[in-house]
Amino acid sequence: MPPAPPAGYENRLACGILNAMNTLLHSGESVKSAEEDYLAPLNPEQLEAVLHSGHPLLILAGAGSGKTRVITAKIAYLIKERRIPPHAILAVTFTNKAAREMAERARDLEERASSVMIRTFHSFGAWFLRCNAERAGLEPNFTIYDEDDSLSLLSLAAENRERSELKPFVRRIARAKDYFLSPDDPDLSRIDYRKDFKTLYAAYEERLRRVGSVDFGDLIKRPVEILKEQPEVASRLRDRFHAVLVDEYQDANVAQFELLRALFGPETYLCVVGDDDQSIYRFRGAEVRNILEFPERFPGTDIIRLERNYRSVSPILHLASSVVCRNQGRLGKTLVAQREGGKQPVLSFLPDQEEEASFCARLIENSVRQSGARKASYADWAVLYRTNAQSLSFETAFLRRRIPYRVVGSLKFYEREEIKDALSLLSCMANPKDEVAFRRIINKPARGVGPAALRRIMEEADGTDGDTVAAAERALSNLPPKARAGVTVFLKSLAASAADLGGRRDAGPRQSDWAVKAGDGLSVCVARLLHNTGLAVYHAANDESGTNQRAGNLQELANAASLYPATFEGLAGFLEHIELDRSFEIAREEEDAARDAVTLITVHNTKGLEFPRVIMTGLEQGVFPRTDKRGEELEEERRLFYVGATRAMDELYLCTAARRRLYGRPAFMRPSLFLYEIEQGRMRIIGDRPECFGILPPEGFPALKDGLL
DNA sequence: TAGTTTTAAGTTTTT
DNA sequence: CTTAAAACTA
Repeated sequence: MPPAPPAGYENRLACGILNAMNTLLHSGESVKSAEEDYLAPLNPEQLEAVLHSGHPLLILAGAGSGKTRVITAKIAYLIKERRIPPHAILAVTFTNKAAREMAERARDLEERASSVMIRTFHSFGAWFLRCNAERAGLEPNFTIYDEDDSLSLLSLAAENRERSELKPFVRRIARAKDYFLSPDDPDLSRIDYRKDFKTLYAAYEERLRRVGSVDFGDLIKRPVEILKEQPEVASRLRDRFHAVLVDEYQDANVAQFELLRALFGPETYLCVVGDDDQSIYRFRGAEVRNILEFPERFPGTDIIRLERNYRSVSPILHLASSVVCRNQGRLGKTLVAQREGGKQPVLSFLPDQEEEASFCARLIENSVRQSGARKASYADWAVLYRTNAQSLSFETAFLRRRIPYRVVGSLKFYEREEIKDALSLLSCMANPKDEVAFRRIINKPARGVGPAALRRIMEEADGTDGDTVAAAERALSNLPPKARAGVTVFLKSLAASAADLGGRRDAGPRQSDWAVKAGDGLSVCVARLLHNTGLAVYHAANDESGTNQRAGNLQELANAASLYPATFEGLAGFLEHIELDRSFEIAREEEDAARDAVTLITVHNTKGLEFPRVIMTGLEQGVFPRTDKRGEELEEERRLFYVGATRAMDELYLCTAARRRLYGRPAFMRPSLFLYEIEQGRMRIIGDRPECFGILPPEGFPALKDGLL
């Protein structure tokens, strides 16, 4: 579901009126209880966290300790009791899903919370950059590059190198930005000491500026740069936000920490919530030290621990804790299960991944067929795996047995060729300097524009400030007839759509019969562009499955645009949302969400979720934990295991296979190190014991001499 | 230049 | 095994 466009003025007006009414209604002592209702369900620590004020606050919230409840209650409290204007509150999350959930739950407690700025770090950065585009040297309608676009851009900047060779560099550039390191920073060697890297990074940056785009890292790094260099901007922002709340703080990287620091002024109330045991994004630059050292970085910090777990029955919590407590670098919490009793977790040894899948299928099927209190619904179940590729065997097994399922996150709607093409087309409109988008789309469908013709256009672009669209127009006379005709059609389509958007760019006359109907917003314009450029027909013809999937996907994309106004700003907003919210799903979602179905999901994606019954699969050395990871990286895998296990409320199952097809070929597997780390007696083992497979625990495992499991 | 065939490569996790 | 890039032919 595409997120709704920003709230309008009338919302704020309505809130103001409600606010006044509330004050009138609740002026007497007798109605006090109604006002404090939202505080009633809180335990003493949670309440303390909600009522806290003054110094910066670090809330160490264990898994299932009611973290979101505390944040949302705090938002309500700040508005109701502390009289902080809703628009002066900023709440930052890491995922769009978390942001949506927080917004929804906060609104349930306090209507005025709908005016609170609740965004992901990246979306906040994008908002800031659009407001301060000139200061950043950007057009307000800049485009946002994903990793793939960045790779294309880097291969333009280093044309003598192959894409595959550049791929690791793109990753490291992103990493450098996570650590707030510029090409000329002496600390850059911490990412990669080779001078190649510095050169490529610098070339990439220059090119990125020229095409008027930003990448994900820039959405954080560049705002921080502006705030550091221009104190008046920083102080204006500090004036605006009186309270800043951060969720999942353990996942913040260095640049995001810097952003927080820039937002933090003497009057700012800062509250971060996190759990060092759930830090699982180190590979993306997350710094556990951010949370470990928070009190030193923000002197006077108060710390509140939430250690009551309301989610899992105690055997599950004990199992999870017994593994994660092996980590060295942790603050150390003792989670106390509030739910006594419950079933013991089950470990199952399976011969291969097919058996693993059918084991899960049987398990689920049996539970659903049960009668009485133990009967489960499909939706109670989640199957967790380490990598998206593992979902396949479950999908086939579930399909065969008619078990309804839903795969979370791997849909990658936006990564489909036809969608990327359409987005490139739109990017060309929003930002004609976007060379990556232009190159992708100029010869699709085939317009007779080959390397030679493209080079001519790009030579022109050097003289037009990088404006590829204008360059194409100027190069027309220099192109061979076929290319000239093709490019002309392309340019006309763009111009016509630009006219739809208010015709800011030199467009032809606006045709009244094509005028955009008010209710349809951008979508008519998008649909027409896809049609006029021939992209829709091209993909309909190229649809291998023959089911018109691609045409349908393009239609869905156009439909999704209807929420946005038919203006250039609307277009930029639409593109931004698609680029930042990868969970963008096809409109069947409502129907889909209501369906009773098993959830197939990566462990990373489960953060913040909970399920009555959870199966963790693929618990083998090399898969989970992944390659032979050591030290910090192994600790992160361990935390990942912890996150997965603590998603379970009532029942937890663990699966490990002896054989697995890896990269096409079958491989013999050994059980995951983590299975050996589980405290003895914390689970029931079914299926063949590992010794039947002649499998030994991972090398150097200390418990070896104490006997297996 | 377009489209097809061959060959190679490479597979975490996500904003 | 799947996907992507490179080479080749029409």
